[in-house]
Amino acid sequence: MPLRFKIPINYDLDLDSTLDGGQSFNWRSGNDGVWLGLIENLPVKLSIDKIQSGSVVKAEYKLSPAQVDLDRLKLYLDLDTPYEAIRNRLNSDSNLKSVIKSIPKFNILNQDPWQTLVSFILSTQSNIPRIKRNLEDISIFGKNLVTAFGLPFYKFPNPHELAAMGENKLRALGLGYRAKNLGTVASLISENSFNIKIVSAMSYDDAKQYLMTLPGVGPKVADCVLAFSMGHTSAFPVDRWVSRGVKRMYSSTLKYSDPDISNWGREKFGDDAAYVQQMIFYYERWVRGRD
DNA sequence: TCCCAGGGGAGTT
DNA sequence: AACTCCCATGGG
Repeated sequence: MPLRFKIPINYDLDLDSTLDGGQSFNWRSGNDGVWLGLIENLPVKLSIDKIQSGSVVKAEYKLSPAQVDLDRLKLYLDLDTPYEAIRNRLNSDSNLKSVIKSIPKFNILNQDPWQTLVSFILSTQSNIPRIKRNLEDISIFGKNLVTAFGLPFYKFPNPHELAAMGENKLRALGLGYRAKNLGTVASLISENSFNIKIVSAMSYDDAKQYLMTLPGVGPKVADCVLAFSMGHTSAFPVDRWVSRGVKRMYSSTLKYSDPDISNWGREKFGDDAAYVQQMIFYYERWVRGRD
């Protein structure tokens, strides 16, 4: 018995760029703007209807009502944040105004911290198709299969399960040098040497410092985890695309290091920093493309 | 073949 | 603090 929800919101929301725009790597698109994935390990089918006053988010589960956490779905998609007000605010910046005009209207996700940490540990010196494949291979190797909508879904391994795979198996899956960091991080968390459950409640500075004690987690990976799974919208993750975009739009002559640009973004945009960062990333990566 | 990919970390100056 | 180099690997 399918369980269907319709959630109206008073702004436009584009699912393609939200679920497949570099924040998340585990959604697959079906036909007609339909997306299939797991939220809290529950298979769900998502789509959007445009209406006069904004959008209607449609979600379908193959579950009993007791199993579904509608609030978690709304938090995952960040539906209660006033995105129209954010965009209006940022339009006062002439650089951002032209960016906003040419990119889809996406939200910033609140994903599972553990899965997001793994995703961005795997992202270093990699590319989005490969990150997706690595995560899928890890999930398939975990062998925790559920079937919904006539399709297989592999639940993401928990820290204990991932630690049990071991560095050698992870390396055999094609993770490269990242296998060592990931294996170590999984072990640290599964044996309670690192408590990822408390990070969400920490301040930005404390959480970032704590995350960066993990191998394979530097300032950029930590900022992505903070922004895309812990609601720290004051984070400003800087990769080569964001670095390139900021330099091009705001200071073509001066040269800044990545940490300099991250601090600049945090000071300039405050609690809008993560939104701005993702806008610049999306624009630079997919609209403007390579030089 | 060379270059790049949502970087991090160790070593050197 | 800033600057190299290397870490594996697949794809263009």
